[in-house]
Amino acid sequence: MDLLVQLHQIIDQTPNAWKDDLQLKRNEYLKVKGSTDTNLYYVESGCLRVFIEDEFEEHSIRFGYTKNFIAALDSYITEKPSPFYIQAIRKTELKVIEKAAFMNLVNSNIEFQKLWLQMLSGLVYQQLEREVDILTYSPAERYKRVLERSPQLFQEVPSKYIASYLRMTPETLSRLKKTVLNEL
Amino acid sequence: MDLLVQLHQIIDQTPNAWKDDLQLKRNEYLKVKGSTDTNLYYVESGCLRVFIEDEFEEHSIRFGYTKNFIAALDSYITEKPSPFYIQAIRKTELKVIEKAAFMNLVNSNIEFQKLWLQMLSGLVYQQLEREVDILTYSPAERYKRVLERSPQLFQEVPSKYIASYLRMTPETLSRLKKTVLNEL
DNA sequence: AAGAAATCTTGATTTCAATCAATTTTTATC
DNA sequence: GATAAAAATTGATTGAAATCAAGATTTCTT
Repeated sequence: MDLLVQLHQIIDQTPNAWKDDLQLKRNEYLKVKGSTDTNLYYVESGCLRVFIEDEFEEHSIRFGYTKNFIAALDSYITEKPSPFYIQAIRKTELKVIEKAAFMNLVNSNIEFQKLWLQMLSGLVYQQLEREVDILTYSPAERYKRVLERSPQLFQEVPSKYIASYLRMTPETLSRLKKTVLNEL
Repeated sequence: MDLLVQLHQIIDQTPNAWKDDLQLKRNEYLKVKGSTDTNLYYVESGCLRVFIEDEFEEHSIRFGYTKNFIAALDSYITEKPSPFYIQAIRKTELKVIEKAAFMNLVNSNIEFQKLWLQMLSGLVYQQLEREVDILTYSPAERYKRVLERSPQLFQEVPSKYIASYLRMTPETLSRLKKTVLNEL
């Protein structure tokens, strides 16, 4: 069975593990820069984005899709303030579990611990893939790869955020869409 | 005490945990693309680089310094062939532990397990930092950041590999060195 | 449903880093 | 230590994506 489904089930079966339910409106912030957030969020419905801003613009780092977990990973790991924002892309429902509660589960439940180790390894692997993508491929290739691997992205997320995730301007992405279409 | 030191000590104290000692000459390969390698390596002395190649060039992903662990992380995690190379930058001595032996330790020693979880979290955090670096900063800023955070890099690693790690050509890095010097 | 606002697309121009090319410096090898 | 080979630097030119600018389309809001 799917890793995420199993993690979610075990938390569900543990009384008081979920701390909270949250409803976010479109564009509402779950976290802003400078705050410490050691919660882990489960996206019941909707979609979120994690981003960081510099002097000039925003850089989308990761998206939180329905039925997935999302967190401000740096803050979750270090338990310190972090520069990330988390924002709802549209109306979103979340369940919240605190790091402490999550870690209690990890330490008390061998099965859960294995799942958590798998999830962490998976994260490292994903990050490595993303690093290679950003380093190795041209904008056109990055676009094609994400189109293949995460077609849902284009359903759920506005182009401007996708462009930022792919490290290019919306104009460049727009042009790529056209040229890649013509190649088919 | 330092995480890596602790991990190393526990392995050292476990009979037959280390599978092997290896000596690599300058430019010798520890792993080439297409191979599966689920070993974890401890760098006794010397320095290694992990890289991936595309049609045109090589892209340095990570360096293995003295007294650190290094692995072909994707292959280690998936236990499948991976596109990465690992190469000695200069004469290097390694100790080898197999994934199975390492995981036995993780599963039999609570203390070790905690350290491993910490190390995995640390990896996720590092990868995230690197992602932000690559996405957010200009070549000049990327150079300055790595100069601040890993000055040892410039002692241990030839410029051409650093350039590739920083996602720029050796020419660009060379020019940056001069301009950044002039700013001081 | 109408109007406003945001987003996306398309075109023209600019810019920064890559490429190409030559020289100097460093490192390796005999 | 001399010679060869590799790496680093420096300069000139090119090119791909960013920026600037305008219009078209989509989507929010009332």
